[in-house]
Amino acid sequence: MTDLAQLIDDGVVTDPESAKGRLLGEARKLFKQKGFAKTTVRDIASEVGILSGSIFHHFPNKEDILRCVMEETIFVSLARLKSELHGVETVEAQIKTLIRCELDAIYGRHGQDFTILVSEWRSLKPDNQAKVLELREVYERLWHQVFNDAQKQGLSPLGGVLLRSFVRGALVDTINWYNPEGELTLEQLVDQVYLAFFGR
Amino acid sequence: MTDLAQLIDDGVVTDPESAKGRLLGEARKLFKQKGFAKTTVRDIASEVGILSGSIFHHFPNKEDILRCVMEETIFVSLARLKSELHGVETVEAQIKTLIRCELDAIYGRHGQDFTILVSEWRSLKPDNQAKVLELREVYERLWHQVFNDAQKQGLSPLGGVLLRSFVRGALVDTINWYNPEGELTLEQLVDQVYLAFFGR
DNA sequence: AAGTAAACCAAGCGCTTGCTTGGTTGTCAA
DNA sequence: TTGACAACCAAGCAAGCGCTTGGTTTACTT
Repeated sequence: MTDLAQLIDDGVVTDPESAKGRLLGEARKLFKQKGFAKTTVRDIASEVGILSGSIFHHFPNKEDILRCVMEETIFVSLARLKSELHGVETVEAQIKTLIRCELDAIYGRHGQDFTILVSEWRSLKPDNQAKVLELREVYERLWHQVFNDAQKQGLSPLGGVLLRSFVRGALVDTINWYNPEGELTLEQLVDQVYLAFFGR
Repeated sequence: MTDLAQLIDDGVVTDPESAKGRLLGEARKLFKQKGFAKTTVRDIASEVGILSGSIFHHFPNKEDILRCVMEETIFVSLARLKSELHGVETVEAQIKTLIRCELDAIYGRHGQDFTILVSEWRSLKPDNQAKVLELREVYERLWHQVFNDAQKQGLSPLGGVLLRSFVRGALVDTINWYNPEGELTLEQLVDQVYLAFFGR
């Protein structure tokens, strides 16, 4: 059983075959394309093939759809990251795994779409931000641990928290210039990011 | 005469004392606070002390306000950067100047507010994006030149364009975690960014 | 066959939005 | 004094928004 299937089974992630799951999927797609504010509940509904009012049978309000999308993104990313990290020994390989997984998430290779977490953060009210943040910090701590090890080994002069902040910014911003179908492959991009921060 | 005053005199930047200039100033403030989509023309108007309809005596539509805000941001940032860069000899000092100026711009120390350029990019339609992009590329080229010099001197293994992309991401993203009133001063942040990418 | 509950429809309410229109005021040059 | 023009007001239109309501369909259980 895959990690994703396990998450669905645990009820942590909504089954994408179900009505609610299909709504989340289309919502995520539209939020990425047009942004949260410019995506209407009518857009989402028509993409799934129901009327706009019917959405509120599944969600209490529009913002809650975004919250669910974000939380599932983190759940899936976290599960995948832990799985990919399993058995990786050297810090260098661990770092590259972290970078690769986050880029995969940013470019939606496994249906997560990390970008929304950053670009639509302000669309959430404080109470929803707090809920999502709690999850995010679990994810961030994984990075901090590996990067702290990297500092101990002299791979970077910076501490884990600060370095993670810089790397996250660099990775998230690739969405504004990097083209996955272009000359630079994603694996080459991983290497370049590693070089930029740890290379010599 | 200061650089800014010169720009106003040249008609490139709108006089902030004028009606149009006050509108741009308040618009910039609100766009930063709440985002473009959630800022209404009524918000902007009431902040200046006029009625919402009167805005359209100065601007053809709402999106054009954003375009003007962005273009002025680049004009001011570019002028300041050139001025600060004047007479700086070593590449290391040039890099730190670039970083410092951009952070200043991000945190609105001179009324520019760089963040809007990134966070509200998608709020512009393609034709307006193209206009702003033309200006931005002048600004970016300054970075590329300095970073290419840095590579030649062995300060980084990466080329100027790619390295600039990573640094921009890292800097812009600071808005999501860095607090200018906190323990880490802005000048210390400059040093840490330098260390992260060029340190050893 | 009857009962139940989830999923959805049909219609529209109440509100906000960007923007328009036609008229009024203030300023300054001729 | 008059004319011209920029700056603004007062009122509101048309469209779109999130969301509600009451009723219908569908699937499944007993």
